[in-house]
Amino acid sequence: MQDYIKQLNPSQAEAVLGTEGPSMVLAGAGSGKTRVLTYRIAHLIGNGVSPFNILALTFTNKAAKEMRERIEKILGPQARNTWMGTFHSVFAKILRIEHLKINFPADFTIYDTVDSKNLIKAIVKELALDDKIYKSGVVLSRISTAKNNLISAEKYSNDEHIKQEDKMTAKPRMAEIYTMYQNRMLKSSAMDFDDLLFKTNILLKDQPDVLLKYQHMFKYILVDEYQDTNFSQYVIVKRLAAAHRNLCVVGDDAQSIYSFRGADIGNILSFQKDYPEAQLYKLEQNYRSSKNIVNAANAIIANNKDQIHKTVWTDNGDGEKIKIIKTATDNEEGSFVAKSIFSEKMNSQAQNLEFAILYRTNAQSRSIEEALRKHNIPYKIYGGLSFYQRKEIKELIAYYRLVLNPHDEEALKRVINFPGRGIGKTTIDKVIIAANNNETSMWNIISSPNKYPGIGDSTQSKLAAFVDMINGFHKVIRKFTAYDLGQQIASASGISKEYFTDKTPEGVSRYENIQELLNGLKHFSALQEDEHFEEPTHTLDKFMSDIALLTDADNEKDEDKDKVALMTIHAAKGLEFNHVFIVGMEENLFPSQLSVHSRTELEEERRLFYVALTRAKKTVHLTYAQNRFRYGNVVFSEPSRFIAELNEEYIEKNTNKPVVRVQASSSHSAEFAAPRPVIKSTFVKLSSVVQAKSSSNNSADISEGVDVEHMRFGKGKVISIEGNDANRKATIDFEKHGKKQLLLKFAQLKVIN
DNA sequence: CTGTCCTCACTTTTT
DNA sequence: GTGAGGACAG
Repeated sequence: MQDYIKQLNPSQAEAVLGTEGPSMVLAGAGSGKTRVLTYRIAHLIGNGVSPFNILALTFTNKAAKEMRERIEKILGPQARNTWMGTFHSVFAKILRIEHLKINFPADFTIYDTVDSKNLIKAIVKELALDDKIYKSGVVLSRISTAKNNLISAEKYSNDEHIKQEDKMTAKPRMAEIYTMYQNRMLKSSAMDFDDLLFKTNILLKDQPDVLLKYQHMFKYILVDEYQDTNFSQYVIVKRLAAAHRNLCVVGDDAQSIYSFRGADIGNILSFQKDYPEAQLYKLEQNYRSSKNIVNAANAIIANNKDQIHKTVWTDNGDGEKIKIIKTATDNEEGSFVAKSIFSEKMNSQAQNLEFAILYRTNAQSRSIEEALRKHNIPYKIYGGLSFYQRKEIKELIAYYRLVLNPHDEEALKRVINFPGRGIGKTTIDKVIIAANNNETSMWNIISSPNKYPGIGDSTQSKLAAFVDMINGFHKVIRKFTAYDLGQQIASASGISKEYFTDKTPEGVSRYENIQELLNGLKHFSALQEDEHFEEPTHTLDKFMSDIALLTDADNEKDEDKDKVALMTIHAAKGLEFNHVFIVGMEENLFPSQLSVHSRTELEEERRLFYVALTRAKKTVHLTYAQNRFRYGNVVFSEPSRFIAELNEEYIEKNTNKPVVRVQASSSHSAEFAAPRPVIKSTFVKLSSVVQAKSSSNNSADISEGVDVEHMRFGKGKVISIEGNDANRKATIDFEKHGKKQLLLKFAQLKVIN
């Protein structure tokens, strides 16, 4: 039983064994944090604590799943009974159990961000406000911030300070929108992500018996990634832990990268103030990365002011230096990465899954993907548009949501006329107005439209047919398995047919996605315990109960295993790879241009870079492109300031051969801002062609005041020239296209007299 | 009420 | 380059 303790270093062992009372584990990157968490839980259960009395909270489903699997490996199936999951999923579960106490039906809908934004758009429109000022995203994040700080709509409306703030940002009617938003959510029996936490707080605050019940239940509470908790989560944890005080939080302030969504690094910084008797454990030995990587990462994070002191070190070898590669364009950056992966695979028999390509924004994946495809390197993109966010999936899911909860307004609006059934905008607007006037849901209006004036007879019968269909399914939710019912809904609604008849490649793919969702339902339904034949156990409501909280990362398939991973740095947190490429190391991209004006935001970007570096076990490549496609045209960029922050002794600058060779091919696209270069048959041939071309225009002739002609922009005059050699850049005022900046080495300019 | 064309905003990160 | 949403005609 005590075996596993031997697998731990002294500070890890202490952190595992100190189970009683509050404790904080500060875990440097790669220091075996997950190991400590899982062993701690295993240790608790091993010493007689019931799994039902343990609550372990994480931020992603993936982290929860991984922890569960690791505990199961140590202890066997009894580990399954631990309360383990994301904040959102655990408390959604509790809210469904306690729904009567908060006046919600048990099968309330969870709105995702898109639903929330749509609702806000609708409200802004109804209030006849300017949607350029009250942008849905901005309004939602304002509401979200309020909720995460436990400020209700009522409190918000009565707060003078907030009122002033909203006046300053020219949004004096924010409070009104917030209030209407909550009313509509209530009428729709819906909650957004923040509500799940907010309502949990209300529940625990206003219902002492409920609080007592869960305090008693959760004798031991563990929180992973504590540095990423927001105020709302912080208070929930504090309340639940108040009785037993067996609270263990694990985190690393240097890896706090979610302050933009309300995470408060202060929660971890002030833990010892909240729990003066708290034990502090520091895990400082890094087992993951080479010395070069660990030291470089330390040097980076040392530039930040806000941090808890901690010395991460490693026994591992020096390893290779961090390589820094400059390329001319983003396409070339992609080729460089693909070629490096290819040659590394050749040289060291590395598998695809040992590589990760990390970037700041999802939009950067394109050029990388293209290059990987060209080199036949299998890859998988993590994040981005998730399966559940695809149009066709959202539509089918909306039908399911509506069947479970007909008051779900966003679901109703999405499908009431899809596939088309002649219920148009005019009718929908009338229904919305009637619903608002009568303080009720849209569903209640269309259920008896004859009570409300202005809706014609033929429309009424169309509405009745729709209502009957949904009602019909609603009555039999628990009579069929999720698959049987889901299948019937897909065909009766016309969704299946709609996409089946669409034979465009897009339509075919949408149809396949529908089938995939139905397959998921089938798998789910197959879990049916066959001893009880009479009643299906795996019904649609069960399937749907947490689908809004799922993301793609949660159901990885086997065939995706040996693939190069492409993801944002945020998505890479908690993962590790032998070889890491961090691409787009450019000013205004990483750090993001939105962050460079404030110190705290810049520090968060720096922590993000720290996270990226520390994902690597063996090698790190940093690449940056001088020209990059953004918003459809080429922009010039400077290398990221973070590169300059890297200590010389850990790095190796490298503008090596592959770079020069590729330059020619990408210069092609860079200048014409036209379709990406089609992949060519013979690489060498093309580059020689382009080089020949560029040598024919003698850029040395170009100087200030000279008239020039450009293939695409036509005639113009050179205003100024800056930079030298390969980086000479000219500002040219074109007759038809105005001023443009062009790199002379790419621009094919002809001097005219 | 439906379909098409055009404009424009988008690119921070996620439960 | 892309996708969503609005304007307008049929």
